[in-house]
Amino acid sequence: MAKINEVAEAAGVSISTVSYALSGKRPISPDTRRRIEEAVRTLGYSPNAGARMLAGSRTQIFALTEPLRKDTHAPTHMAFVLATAVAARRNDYDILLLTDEDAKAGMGRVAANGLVDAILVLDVAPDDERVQLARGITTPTIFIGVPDDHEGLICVDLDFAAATALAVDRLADAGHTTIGMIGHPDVSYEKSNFPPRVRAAFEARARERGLETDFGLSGTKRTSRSETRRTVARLLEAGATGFVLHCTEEAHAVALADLAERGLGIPDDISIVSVGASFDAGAFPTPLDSIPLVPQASCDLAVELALRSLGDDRPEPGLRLIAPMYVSRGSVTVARKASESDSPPLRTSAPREGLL
Amino acid sequence: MAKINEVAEAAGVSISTVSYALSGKRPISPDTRRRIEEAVRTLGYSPNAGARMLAGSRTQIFALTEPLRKDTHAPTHMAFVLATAVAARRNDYDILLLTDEDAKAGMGRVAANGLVDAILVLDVAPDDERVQLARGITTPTIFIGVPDDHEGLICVDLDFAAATALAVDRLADAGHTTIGMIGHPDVSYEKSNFPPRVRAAFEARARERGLETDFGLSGTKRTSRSETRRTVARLLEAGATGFVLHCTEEAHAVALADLAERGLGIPDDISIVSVGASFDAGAFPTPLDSIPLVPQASCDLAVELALRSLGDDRPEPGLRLIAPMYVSRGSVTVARKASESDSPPLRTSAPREGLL
DNA sequence: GCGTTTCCGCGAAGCGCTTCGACGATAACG
DNA sequence: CGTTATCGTCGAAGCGCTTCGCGGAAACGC
Repeated sequence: MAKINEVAEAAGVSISTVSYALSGKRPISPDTRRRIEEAVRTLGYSPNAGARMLAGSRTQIFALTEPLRKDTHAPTHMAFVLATAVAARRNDYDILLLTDEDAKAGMGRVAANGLVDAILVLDVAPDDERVQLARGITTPTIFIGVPDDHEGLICVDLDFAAATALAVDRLADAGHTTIGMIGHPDVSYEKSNFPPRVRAAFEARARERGLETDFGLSGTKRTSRSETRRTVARLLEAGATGFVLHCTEEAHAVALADLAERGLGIPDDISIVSVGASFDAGAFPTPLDSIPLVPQASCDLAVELALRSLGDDRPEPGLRLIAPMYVSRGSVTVARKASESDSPPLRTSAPREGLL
Repeated sequence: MAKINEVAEAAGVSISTVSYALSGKRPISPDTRRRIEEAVRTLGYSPNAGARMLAGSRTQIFALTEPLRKDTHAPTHMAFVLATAVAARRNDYDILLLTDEDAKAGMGRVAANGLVDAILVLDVAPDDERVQLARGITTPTIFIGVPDDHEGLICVDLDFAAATALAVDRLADAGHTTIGMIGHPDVSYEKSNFPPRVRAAFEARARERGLETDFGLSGTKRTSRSETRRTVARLLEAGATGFVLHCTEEAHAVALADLAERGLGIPDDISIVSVGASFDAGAFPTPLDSIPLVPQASCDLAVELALRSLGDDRPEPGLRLIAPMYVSRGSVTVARKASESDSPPLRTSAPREGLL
C-alpha cells in the first residue's frame, strides 16, 4: 500500500507530477515519466480508491441492479451479468451488485452517497418499480430491457418485435400458412418484459401476412416437460407446419425430442426458427435457424451509454433497439403442399407430470 | 447531495457533532440528536461514500470473486450470490463483483487499491488459482468452498463428507446392502471442489459399512438425459436398492421419471436420499429425503467471518464445516429381502442422445 | 538580444468525512 | 466549598488523491 508521496520521493518529483504522469492529463517529459513508472513498479503502487473518489469526480463503479427473483431464468441471467461485468472492466469500471430488496432500495442509496457513477438495470419487469426510482435520481441509469412505461428513460435491448417479425416472415416466405409459437412459461409473461413483446409481434405479423397462428406455453412457473409436449401436440393439431420457439433451452430440447419421437423431421415436416435465445441454437442434434439474443450486444451498448452519460455528449433518452440477425442453419424449408403431405401422426402419448 | 456541513448548520452544531451523532461513537444529548436527525431528514443527507472510505478505515464493500465459468451451474450459483449479497447488506456491506478473468486479477487490484474490506471467494476449484493470490495479500479472504490446498486459509462449507456418510448410514441402517450414486456431470469432478469429496466419502463410508457400491455420472459437460438414464440402468443392473443422488435438479427429475417408467416405486423398490442439493428435494412428485446444501448457512457464516476479520477477534485460519441436516420425507425404507423381491424389470429402452 | 511562447514541473487548495484532544459546564465527592 | 469526574460539544488535523494556477527554463521570432 505505497502512497503517491512515496512514489514522488522515489522518482524525485512532486506529487502532482506523479498524478499527471499516471493520468496523462498533462504532458510529462519522457525521462521523468520513465522514472515515475519505475518507482510505481518497484513500490507496487496502486492509487487508493477512496481518495480518488473523493478528489476526482469519478468512482469507477457502476451499480448493477438485479432483483434475482425466484422466476429469474438463471443461465440467461448469468450471461447478462457476465457480459456486463466484462464490458465494464474493459472500460476500467467495477460492478457493484444490488439484489433482492436492495435492487430497488440500493439504487436510491448508491445514488445518494455517490458510490457509483451510473446504474445499469437488469431483469426488467413490465411494471418495474425501478422506473419511478430512476426518474427521481440524477445518477445516469440505463435499462437493459424495456419496461412498459419507458418515457424519458434510456433503454437498450434486442428488437424483439423485429426479430419475431423476421422469423414469421421467413416461415411465410417459405410458404407456411399455419404457424405456431412455443412460448416461455406463463410467469414470464407477467414478470419479464420481453416475452409479451414477442408474443404480440408474432400475432401481429402473422396477421399482416395472412397466416393462421397458434400459441402455447412451455410451463407455468418454470419450464415443464409435460406442458411443453402438450403445446407441441396442440400446435400440430392446429396444423402448424412452422414453429417459432421462444422458450428456454430445456423447452427447445423437449420440443425437438417430441417431434423426433413422432417421426416428424426438421425441416422436412416442420420448419423451426428459434427467437431470442441466449444459448446456442446450433448445438441441438438438429441445428436450428435462430435469431439470437446476444447479451454482449446489449451490455456493451449499455456500458457505452453509461460512459457517455458521464461525459459531454450525453445520450438522449429513448429506446436503443438492436437489429435482429438471422442465423440460417437449415431448419426452415418450403412448406409441402397439403396434397403431398401425409397427415402428421398425432399419436398422443399421455405426458407425465412434473419437471422436465 | 447535501453535505455534512449543511447538516451541521441546519442543526446549529459543529460538523464533528453531526458525525458523532450519526455514528454513535460518542454520547450526544437527546435534544441535539433530535435536531440533527431532523436536519438529516429534511436535507436528505447521505454521507459521501468516497469521503468515508478515505477518512474512516472501512469501505463497507466486500468483493465477491466468481469466475462464472461455462460449466458453472447457474441456478446453484445464483442462490449463493443472492445469499451472500443479502447477508452482506444485513451488515451494511455492498458487494463488488469480480468475474471472468477479473475474478483472479481483480482480487489483486481491489486488495491493492483498498476498494474492499474483505474478499469472498465463490465457485472454488480444487486447484484454484485464487488460493495463491489470497496468501499474497493482506485483505482478509474467505473461501466459500474448500480447495485441495487450503492451508492457512479460512474456508466455509457444508460438511459434504459427513453429509454423504449420513446418507450412506441411513441406507445401511435400513438394510440396503448394495447402493448406488448418481453423480454430477463429469466436468464437475475436475472443476468444482465438492463433488469429488462426496464421491470419496460415499465409497469410504460404504466400505466401512460393508456395502457394495456403484457410481455413475449424470452427464459429461452438463446434465444429459441419456447419460442419467444410462446410469440409472447401470445402478439397477448392479443390484442397487438404495440411491444417493448428488446431481442437478434436472438429473434428479430424469432419474425419478425413469424409475417411475420402469414401474419401480419409491421407497418400496428403491430408497433414495438426495445429498448436497441447493434446490427443494421435497418438490418432486415423490418427495425425497434430503441432506440439503443451504447457501444461506455458508454465506451467513462467511460474511460473519469476514466481519470478524476486520475487528479484534480475528478468526483462526482453518475449515469451518457446517454440520449436515437430514430431512426425512419418506423416500427411504427398509430393504426388501432378496427372497421377497421380484427381480427388478430391467427393460432397457434405447436412450436418445442430446439434452435432457 | 530581448520579448514572447512553449514546455514541464511544483505548490497548495480542496474533495467530505472521521477522530483526537481539548474545553467549558455540570455533577459527584470528601 | 474546593477538587475531581463526567458529559456534551467543538476545532482542527488529517485520510490520499486531483487539479488549478504559477513560474523557471528552454526554444522561438524578428
